[in-house]
Amino acid sequence: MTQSAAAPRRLTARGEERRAQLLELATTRFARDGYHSTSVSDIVNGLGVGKGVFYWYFDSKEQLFLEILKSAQRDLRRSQQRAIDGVDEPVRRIALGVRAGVLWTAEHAELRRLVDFARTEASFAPAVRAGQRALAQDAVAHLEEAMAAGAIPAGDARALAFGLLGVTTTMTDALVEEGRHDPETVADLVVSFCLGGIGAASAG
Amino acid sequence: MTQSAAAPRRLTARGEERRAQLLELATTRFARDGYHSTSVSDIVNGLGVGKGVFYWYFDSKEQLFLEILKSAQRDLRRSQQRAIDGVDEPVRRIALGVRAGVLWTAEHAELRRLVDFARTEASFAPAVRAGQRALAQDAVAHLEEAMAAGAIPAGDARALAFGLLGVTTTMTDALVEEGRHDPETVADLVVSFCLGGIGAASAG
Amino acid sequence: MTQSAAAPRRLTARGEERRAQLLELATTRFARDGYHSTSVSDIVNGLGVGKGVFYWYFDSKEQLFLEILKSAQRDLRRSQQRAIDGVDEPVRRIALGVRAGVLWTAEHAELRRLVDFARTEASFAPAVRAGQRALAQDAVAHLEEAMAAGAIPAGDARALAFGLLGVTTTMTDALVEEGRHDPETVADLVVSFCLGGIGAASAG
Amino acid sequence: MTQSAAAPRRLTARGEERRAQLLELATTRFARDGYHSTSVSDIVNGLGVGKGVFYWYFDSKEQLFLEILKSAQRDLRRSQQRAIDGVDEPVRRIALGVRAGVLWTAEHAELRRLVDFARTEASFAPAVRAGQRALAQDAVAHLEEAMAAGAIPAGDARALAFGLLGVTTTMTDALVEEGRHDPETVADLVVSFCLGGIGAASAG
DNA sequence: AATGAATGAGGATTCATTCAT
DNA sequence: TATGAATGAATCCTCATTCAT
Repeated sequence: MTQSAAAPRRLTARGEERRAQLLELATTRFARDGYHSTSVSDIVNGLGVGKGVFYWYFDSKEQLFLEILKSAQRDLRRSQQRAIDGVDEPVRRIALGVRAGVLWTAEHAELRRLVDFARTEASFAPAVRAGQRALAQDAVAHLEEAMAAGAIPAGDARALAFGLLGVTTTMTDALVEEGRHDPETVADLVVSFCLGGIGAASAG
Repeated sequence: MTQSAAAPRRLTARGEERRAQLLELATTRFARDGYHSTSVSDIVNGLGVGKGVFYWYFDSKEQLFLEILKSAQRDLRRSQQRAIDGVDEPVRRIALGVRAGVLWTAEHAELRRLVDFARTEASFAPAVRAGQRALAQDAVAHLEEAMAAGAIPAGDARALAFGLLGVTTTMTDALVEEGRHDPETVADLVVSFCLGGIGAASAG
Repeated sequence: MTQSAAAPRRLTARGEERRAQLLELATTRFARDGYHSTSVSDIVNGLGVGKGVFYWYFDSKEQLFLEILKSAQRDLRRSQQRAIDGVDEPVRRIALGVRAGVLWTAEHAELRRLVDFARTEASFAPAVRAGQRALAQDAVAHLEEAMAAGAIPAGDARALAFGLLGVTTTMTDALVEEGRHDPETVADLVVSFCLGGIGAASAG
Repeated sequence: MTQSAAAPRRLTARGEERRAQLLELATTRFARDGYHSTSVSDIVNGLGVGKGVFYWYFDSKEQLFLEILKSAQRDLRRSQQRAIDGVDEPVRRIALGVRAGVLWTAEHAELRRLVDFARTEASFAPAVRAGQRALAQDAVAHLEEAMAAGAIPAGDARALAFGLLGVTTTMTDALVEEGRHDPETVADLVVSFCLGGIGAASAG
């Protein structure tokens, strides 16, 4: 009756395009109006297509959201990995990772909004947590390496990792939203805050 | 027909109690299931009362939520102000304020969830931002005083303030949720991270 | 969120009446147009009430159907039990039970239609089978008693019971539908067919 | 645009095969999940072909169902005619016809299910009735011949015919479904029940 | 103050059918 | 012959809110 979740439909070029359009418009709308306030009708109407189109490409509104969510998390993580690729020194990797995080967040404020929302719904929260854990895990690796090398004081790497995540997103959100700082300046601020933080906190 | 918002109904003692029950149950449910997934029916059924009761005490579901939201923000702010009351040194005020923030957040994880959600809905976002600004403003005062006194390097106080907010909430959320640290330990960590952060970042 | 199935709503007199109206109209329409071809809208429109009314009284269209189904089966069974109450001789009980079955079926042709349909949907089939088994079980008791008393030849009582059920419903349906025979005449025919059948078949 | 119903498309060998596949899969699914719960998509997906294929071979889902229905009824009738071919004695023809009916029903439980359903939908009911009448008509001929020959007591042949139909299908359904009897045994039971029935009932 | 009942717009989803390629 | 894409009416159901009692 229902399609098996395991077999994503094979799409033509035109199909891929439609799918991408839907994905993009949905992301925009979800971020602007909220998930619940954006109806499937809003999305298809915004594209000027029939309602069935939505369900040709996605199993449900929920699944679509999950897909956006996961791809956002994946994208952020990738851009951080790209930023630190080939860098040897762990503290520099941390700094570059944080910077990449700030820039990504600044550029994708809408996606940040989505993640915030997702955290508050029972059906999406697990996915958010999984993503956060993955991000934290990356940072933990660098932090532990830095501690082992004596570059920063020993301490609870996992706790620090979550600290990094927090400063990055919240500071970025707040500052960029205010419009008084350009992303690069924000990045500088956040990076030094973070380095100061891990330097001091580990001691605690 | 409808009551003017300015003139809240005068309630008997019993009435106050009912109102408080509704407020409490709604908070719990909103936090557990999400705002949209919690219906007015859920709330009144959970209390075993008729549907009319809800509308006797509140104008609408939205107004109720707003009330919860504002009172949560007010409560956090108050507990921070209480914590620093009478403390002269600005850096200590910052430390105590952050600590109070951590403890409050740890104790009211549900309310944190509500604020996260509120930020993502057009109708609630302004209220959230207002609350955040008020909180940041408090911190800005201490930071500027500390800068003036030379206790910390000069810098963008407002930016730092948002940094403090971010570390506090995110680190607390993540660490308390994990259940590996008790709130006091988390507070120690967060405070030293913050102090390290403002020490280093302002320099930038 | 959803109401617990275990707690049927307490209804006022007016409420009971509404519920009964819905039940009756739904039965009629399901029988006349088929379950799938009758929409919830059809039902509430037929009563001139809003759509929510339906869901105030029933959890779903499916549950409503199930309720009709079970009450129909219960009703038939009761009318058979009433018919044989106090009769000592097992063969007479069989005859009277069959007769009662014919008369009930003749009078409730619509419900018969519903049972036929229910048998063809995965979600309803189990309920139908359960009802049929109960009916058959009643007959089995009389048949075995009759066999023990030597009133009819020994044989597979359960098989015969289903035979009785089959003749009763199908013959009645076909004959009453044709309109050439009144129910009493049909009952005579069916009863003697059945008695002849169990007399002969058991021997096999 | 649409084909005239009278001129079925001329198909290639490959075409015939496709059509047969569709017919078979549809039958299986309709019987297993119900007519309404089986979508055209289900059918074409089950065959791994595109949606257009369905409408190349059939005008509509309804027409397809009707075709299955009629061919089922035709098939049963034929197998009964084959069974009695060349038999002179009318009572033996009846017995053999009933037996053939039992065996066919046992072997095609799915089709039986379809007929049951069809009876409950306004759009299919006439077809079902027509088929039943044809079947009954066959039996009536034998019954009247038997009565004329004095082999069974005179009576309402048409009524008896419907009785035969009823016992056959219902007893078979119930017994075969239970799995306690093989079709041949069931056939013996049903045949003697029927003969007993017509012997006794006609007298009434 | 409180209740059960009612409203009805709105939401997600399904599905028979059509069509361009 | 066949495909993937598209249509859009129709379906079941939810829910904030109102109202008579």
